[in-house]
Amino acid sequence: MSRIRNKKQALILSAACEEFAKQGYAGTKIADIAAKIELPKANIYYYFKSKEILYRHVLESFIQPLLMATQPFDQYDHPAAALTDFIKLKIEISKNHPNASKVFANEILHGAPHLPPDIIEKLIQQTCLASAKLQQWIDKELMDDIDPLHLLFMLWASTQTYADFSWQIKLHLKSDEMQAQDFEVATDTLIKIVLKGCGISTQMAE
Amino acid sequence: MSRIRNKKQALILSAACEEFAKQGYAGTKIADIAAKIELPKANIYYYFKSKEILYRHVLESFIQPLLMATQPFDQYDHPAAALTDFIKLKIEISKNHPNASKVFANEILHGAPHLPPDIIEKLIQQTCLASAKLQQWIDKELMDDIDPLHLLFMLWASTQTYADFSWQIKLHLKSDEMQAQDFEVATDTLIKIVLKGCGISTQMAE
DNA sequence: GTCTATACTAGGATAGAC
DNA sequence: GTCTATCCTAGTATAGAC
Repeated sequence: MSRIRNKKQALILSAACEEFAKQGYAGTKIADIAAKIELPKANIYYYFKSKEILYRHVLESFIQPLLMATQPFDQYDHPAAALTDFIKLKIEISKNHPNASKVFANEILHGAPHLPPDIIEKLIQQTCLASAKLQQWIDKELMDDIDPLHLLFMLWASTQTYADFSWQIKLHLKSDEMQAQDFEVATDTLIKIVLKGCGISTQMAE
Repeated sequence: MSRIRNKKQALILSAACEEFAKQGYAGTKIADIAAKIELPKANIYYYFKSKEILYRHVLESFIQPLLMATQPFDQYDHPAAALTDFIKLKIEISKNHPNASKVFANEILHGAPHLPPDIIEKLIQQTCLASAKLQQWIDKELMDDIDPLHLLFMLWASTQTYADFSWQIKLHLKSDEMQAQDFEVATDTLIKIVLKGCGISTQMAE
């Protein structure tokens, strides 16, 4: 297991991620990936047995960041801190992993045909924990009586949209690339609406 | 232009919409569409000159509902009524046109490679009108000073998610199909968060 | 350990039979 | 106006040369 092997695998994975994000699974050709990093097509098959396996690697590389994002729900005992950090983290992910996010979105959009069952299980668990925590806060009257799952759906959608539908975002912001400032405004706007909208006091001690 | 022709075209379009939604553009084979409606493969080519043209028809069939959804911004002079109706309309679209919505989402996800320029132009115009109206309401202090574009991004994302990422929604709601009641809860939750979150009074006359 | 040549199949599209 | 047979390109994958 040479260092060259690891390096080339990483290179292929990175190119594959970009291509799968741009074209989708079916739309991506191994030749496209090979061309992008100036490698012979057959070389890809030398490092990854099949297109399917290469795709799975790309897909799974996004799971860790995704699961990490729910940490604030464990970490904090107040919805203000938890939701603020969760939104920040999720928009950071959209900013830093736009391609992996698109690959994942594409996967979900088509009914998750390539997503391994153990990952699905983990996602369900994380969601249960987060929604249970929200329900606790509702019971303690730290926030309004909002359906926790639908709140989560809203948060996922509004944060991921900055990666997944960036074409549309850029179109309306009239810029070729989203700037750091755009992400800041997105984050601040969302935090503001969500906290106030859920009746969450930003004073930690009441 | 026989009635039979129109009927068959409609049948093909409907099957194509489902397939394109499920598999994406590249992932859909003409044979799949043909098989679904028990028509010989070549027959599809008799009614639609190419896969590309068939896809464009599916895509464009969704533009009208999409543009209609912004009507509340023209129709009402108060953000409470406009945003309430807008959210209702958008979630209705997710409920009634889940497949077309997915096809459109897929298109945007991949940078809109098949979306005709005149449609892009129309979408920009609608967005400008809606965000201008929001800005007016902000200036009149009918709502908080929220960035209008980012508010729109949030609204699009959180309403479309019920069509585009329905796999995920169903997974967490633990049901095979979303029920009418789920859409109602989604609508009510979102309206509640957005109106309160934007500081919009639900009393029309203040 | 890396690249070339090539096998094999799928799928878009068409020509022409009926 | 509808279906069959077929062409042809493109794309996954492999066997084997170097």
